[in-house]
Amino acid sequence: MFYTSIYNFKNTMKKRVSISSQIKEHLIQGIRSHLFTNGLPSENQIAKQFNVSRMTARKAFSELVYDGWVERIQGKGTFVKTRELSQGYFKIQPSWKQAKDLNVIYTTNVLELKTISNPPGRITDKLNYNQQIILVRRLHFFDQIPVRYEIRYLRGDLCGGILWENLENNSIHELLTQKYNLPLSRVWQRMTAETMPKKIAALFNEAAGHPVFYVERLTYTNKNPVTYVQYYIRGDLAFEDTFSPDDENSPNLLNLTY
Amino acid sequence: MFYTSIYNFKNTMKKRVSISSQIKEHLIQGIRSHLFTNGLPSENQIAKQFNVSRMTARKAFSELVYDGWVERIQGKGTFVKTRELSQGYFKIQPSWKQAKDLNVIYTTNVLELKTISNPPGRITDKLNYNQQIILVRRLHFFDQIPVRYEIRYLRGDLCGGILWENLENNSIHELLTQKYNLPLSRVWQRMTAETMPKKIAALFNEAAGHPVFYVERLTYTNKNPVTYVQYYIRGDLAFEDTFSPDDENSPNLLNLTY
DNA sequence: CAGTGGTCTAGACCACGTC
DNA sequence: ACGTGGTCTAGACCACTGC
Repeated sequence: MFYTSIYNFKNTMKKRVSISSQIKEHLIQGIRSHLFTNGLPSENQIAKQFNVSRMTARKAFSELVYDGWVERIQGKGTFVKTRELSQGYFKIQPSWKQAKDLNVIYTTNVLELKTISNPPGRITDKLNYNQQIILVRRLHFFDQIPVRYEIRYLRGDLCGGILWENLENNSIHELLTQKYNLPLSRVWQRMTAETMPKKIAALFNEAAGHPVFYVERLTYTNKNPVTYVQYYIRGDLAFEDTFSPDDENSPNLLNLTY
Repeated sequence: MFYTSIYNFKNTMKKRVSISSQIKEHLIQGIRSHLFTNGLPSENQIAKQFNVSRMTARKAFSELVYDGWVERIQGKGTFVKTRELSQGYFKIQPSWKQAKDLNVIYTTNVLELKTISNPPGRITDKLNYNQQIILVRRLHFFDQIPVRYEIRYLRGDLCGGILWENLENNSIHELLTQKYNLPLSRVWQRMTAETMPKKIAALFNEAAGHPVFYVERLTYTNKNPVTYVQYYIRGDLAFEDTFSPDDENSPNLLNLTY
């Protein structure tokens, strides 16, 4: 019964469909239809029902877990995930990537690159370190227009070599993760909308009071903070995104909301 | 050799570690050490090397794929994923959820709820529909302070019943997905930083010129637009997030950047 | 205790890419 | 033809839950 109906249906499409993904679709139907409110059938039940081995049924369940539909509880069963927490994601891309997407020419200007002798307390607190701290100030341009101003502090003990790198043509992210062997393990970040103070506005060739995104980010490797960065991003440089299920880099649609 | 060394190491930790996840860790080490630049060993090779069945080795590979480390190409092999596209995500949560996180009291005020006779062209274009369009204007409060102003247009043909719902105590997202059976299938959204025009500022009890986040979002079910919403969010109501590997709702860390 | 999910085995056949 | 990943089988033992 199952095979014929689903199989015929699926065969009208070009792509060959595996049994496990047919089972997955079947289960999603059930979830959508508000069945399974007391839990999904067990893996063994589904295996028998569709006359497949348990590993095949289990694969369907696993994908439901990865896609965020259900959660498994050992010894109890598999249950529909209720969390409608749901949110819309905005991604802050590196400037060069955003430039590529917008098809504009990307350039960077290093305004300052030096070791700080007496770093302010709020920085040493954030980096949990109060000796050699490196300061980098860069201005990023799209088609010669300044769009992002970056103030970055780095822990000199972890990546002091940054002082001798060319930071106009190299990504700091890539240098840290690859050359300095500092895998990124945690991120804290925060964004507010602000109006430009005079000094910042001057860099952007705008009058004070223009809107900007203000982003702070603290990034860790193995629980050690490595770099703290502040971004001022033109308010009219929009964050724009589309999320659809076919889009492989999309966050899970179940996490989004109307 | 592998067993003893890794096993002893892992045994110092409390959690029991499966063979496949040991293999996974081993492969991650290799990736981090810049081996595998010409591709990972094949699943069969790894299975032999660790004296396990191919399914076990394959499970380790699968998790690397899910975690974004590698990609598999049928007939060719498994390769380290180069895309350093990487970005930081900000999530726009529904107001009630954000209030819960901040531990403040959340209330909503419906300022307007009606069918529009002659909707503006930019709205009908977005919703791809020019007849009965429903307008909802709401103001969301945290501890009696207005924090988010929402202007929403909905397609009356798909969810006309919204007109008779209590929108001060119900989530529009939940109504649409559950009661009106409109599963969310696609999202387009865009955010800029703006300064408040006079009318908006009045709602927030601020002077014009204060910074706000301005968000537009168009949401679809099955390629049909369902609702278009504009949000004005106080600029000082920060978007703040922490991402770490242990955090189950986090986006993949490989998608983040220094 | 029975039933659940978590892991693993030792095979098998298929689709795809390379030579 | 050969090696790769993609799928699947028919078992097995384990850890956990609930009765």
